[in-house]
Amino acid sequence: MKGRPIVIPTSYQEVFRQLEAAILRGELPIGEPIPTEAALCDMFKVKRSSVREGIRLLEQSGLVTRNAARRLVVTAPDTRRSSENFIRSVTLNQVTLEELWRVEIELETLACRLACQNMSAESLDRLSDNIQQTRDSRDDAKAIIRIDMDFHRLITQAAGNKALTIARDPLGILLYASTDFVITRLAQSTERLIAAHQRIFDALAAGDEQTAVTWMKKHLNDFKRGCIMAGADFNQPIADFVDHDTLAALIRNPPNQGLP
Amino acid sequence: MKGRPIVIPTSYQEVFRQLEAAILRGELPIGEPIPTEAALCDMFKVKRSSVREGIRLLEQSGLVTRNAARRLVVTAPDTRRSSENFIRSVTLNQVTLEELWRVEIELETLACRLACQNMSAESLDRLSDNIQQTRDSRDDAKAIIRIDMDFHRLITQAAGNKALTIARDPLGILLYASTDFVITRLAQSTERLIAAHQRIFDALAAGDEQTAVTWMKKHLNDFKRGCIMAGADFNQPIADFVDHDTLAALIRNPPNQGLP
DNA sequence: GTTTGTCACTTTATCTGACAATCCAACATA
DNA sequence: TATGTTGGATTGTCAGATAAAGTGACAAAC
Repeated sequence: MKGRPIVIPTSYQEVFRQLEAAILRGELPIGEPIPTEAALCDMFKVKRSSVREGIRLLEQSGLVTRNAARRLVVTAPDTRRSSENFIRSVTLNQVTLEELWRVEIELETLACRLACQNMSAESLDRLSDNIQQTRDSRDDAKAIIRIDMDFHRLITQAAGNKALTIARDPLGILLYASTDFVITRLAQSTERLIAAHQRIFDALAAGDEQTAVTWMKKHLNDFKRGCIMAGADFNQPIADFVDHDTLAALIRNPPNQGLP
Repeated sequence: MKGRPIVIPTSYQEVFRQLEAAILRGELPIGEPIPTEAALCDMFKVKRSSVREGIRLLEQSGLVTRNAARRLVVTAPDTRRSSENFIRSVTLNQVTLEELWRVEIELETLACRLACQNMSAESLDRLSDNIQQTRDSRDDAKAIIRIDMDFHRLITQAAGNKALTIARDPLGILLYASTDFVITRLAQSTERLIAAHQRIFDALAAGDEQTAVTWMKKHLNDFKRGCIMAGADFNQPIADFVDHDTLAALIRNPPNQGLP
């Protein structure tokens, strides 16, 4: 015979499970505070410590965030949350820059194609702004990296596919964060970067998928070449490039708002 | 001026932060139990309730799992963890089947191409086994869905890109889980499914990227067509297709082992 | 020699009760 | 109107206690 492992959930896990289910079912609507700890004690007939530990699970899962008043309000987990998770997995599973980069290319080219079809005036404006910012920050290497990261995120958003946004955002954050060390080298190719962005923008504005994709690929290849010329080994695990604190800061304070 | 919001972390959040950092730095090695609650109280000079709430955050983040002895041992978060997260985001952000499917195509075709280059004898064996299983289960619609899901996961694993595995797994789970309702309809096209799998397998074995990709796309288009013929509206949010309990079950009990 | 029962020990899960800190909202004051 | 002030609600942390469950070692039984 074949026995499944016996798992007996604890009280706090049950508290979490029930609250999670209620949120996903829409019973506790987004934006509303969850019941107070005392109320939850009543509902579940457990003591406050169990309720609190259950709530901590909710908190970490990103389904609730803190109010000004400390009350926990129901929230749709934003891409930041996925990013944290993705980053942990990637770090501990020794994913290499090459692997990450390979997937990123795929998602970015998809974003280009979709963006060509769905480009809105507003998205165009934002992209245009972004390129202008890049020009203005020509000499600030640190800023360039951030604005570049933003450029790619804007394209993904312009694609108008929420699944793509959720899936790509963590990659973007991680990829760009890990190029911190290579900033100066990349800075030397700022003009190339601006040129590429401009080409991509023009293609997107014209709805020319093929050109947009081609330039996006060129641009990402440039990025890789820049890293390698700066001495980065693309086959090294990402954890070797980026320190935990940098990542943490990036996650807590992302360049622009993702989903929702 | 521009003021950043002031956030004062609580004790239990600090406990979490420090433990997380220690794990990601490799200071607490994977497989080892974390210190006992009493020891952590000593280390951080806080009371046990704070320690426990901090540990709950760790637990939900997937960095520790339970030992037989209840001790929490350090673990690399597996793809299941990302899946939970992704699924929450997708559910609450009203992502549609169409959106999800579009991204899935992209990642699956990438997987095909990479798998062609990296295909190992072992991966081939597993895929071959899988196709045999499909044949054997011809008449069990429920089983087919699961084995199909497994087929795609095996290809992703064969691609040998860990970033791809981490990124695609949640999509796969969600996509296939939401076709639960459509099982019977899909079952009628089992022969097409088997044929497609066989073609893809042959192409992978021969290292023929183009053919593999072509058939993979056909296969995924078939899948979509099947869903639509069964009455699914691809532009509806995923949450409408799949109930939370089904998803939870799938996550807790995935078809085969992902990363790590 | 292997299996089973038992016991001391460790660790976690939950409870009880309490107090301090913080925030809101309403009111009072200038 | 703008700025203190206050009371009540809620959360954060503490202190201490009991129960349940797992570990490991050793003795007894087969």
